[in-house]
Amino acid sequence: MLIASWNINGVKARLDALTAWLTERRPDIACLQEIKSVDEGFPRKAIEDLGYHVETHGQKGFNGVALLSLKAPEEGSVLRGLPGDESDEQSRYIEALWQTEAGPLRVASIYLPNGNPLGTEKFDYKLAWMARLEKHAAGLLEREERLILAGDYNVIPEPTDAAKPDVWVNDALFQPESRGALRRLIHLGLVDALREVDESEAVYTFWDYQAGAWQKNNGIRIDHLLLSPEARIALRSVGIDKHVRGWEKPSDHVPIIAELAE
DNA sequence: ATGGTCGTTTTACGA
Repeated sequence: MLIASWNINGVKARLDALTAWLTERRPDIACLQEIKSVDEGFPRKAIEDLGYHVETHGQKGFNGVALLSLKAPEEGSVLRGLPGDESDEQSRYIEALWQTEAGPLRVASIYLPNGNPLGTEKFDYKLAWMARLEKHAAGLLEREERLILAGDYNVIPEPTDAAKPDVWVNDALFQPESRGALRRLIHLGLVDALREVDESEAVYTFWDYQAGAWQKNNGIRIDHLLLSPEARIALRSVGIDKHVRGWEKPSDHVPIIAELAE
């Protein structure tokens, strides 16, 4: 089965690309980020017409995440919002559990805070959010299920994950604190699936709209699929749908996708 | 050599 994640940068602006991609790929579960829509504004019918179940956690204008799936998640299993701070009003996390022939599979769609500019409350919020994610992930891992934490982490893990690492040194995406927090999360026992791709070729997931970044392949790898050991054992292949970045009206991110044994 | 983008809460801001 195919589990995918894609920061679509606005579901209304990206509806044609989203339906084209869903039709082409038919992922069993698709995690979306930056839907930039309230739940009522999500183009639910166009997605349901393709055979997908839709679960959203939106907000007005910014952020917003969703889970699309060919089969409905288990009743009552959908979790909206990252636990750990009742005062956090930003919609950046949705999680659900599916029962499959191979047993339970839990998937989360994550839109981690950008954190720029440095030295502001935005960077503090990013690090606090990452600490909450680590705590929540530790609890999930205790379940010993197949678990995929998928999404836009807004963290460049290593210098090799950027075409021009030097231009990111003063950016929240590449700070030692951000990278350290991601490492701590992974060290709970998760595998960065895209890292397992042949390292002879750099894999990026985001190319800025500005300065011809796409044409120059000036990209960064910030979208990640983090797998529990149980999910890692089932992993058959992983990759990116790079061609989608070359479509009309593209998102600045491309879909990332993992194939699991059934 | 230089300037160059999107999406939305649209003439401001977040990314």
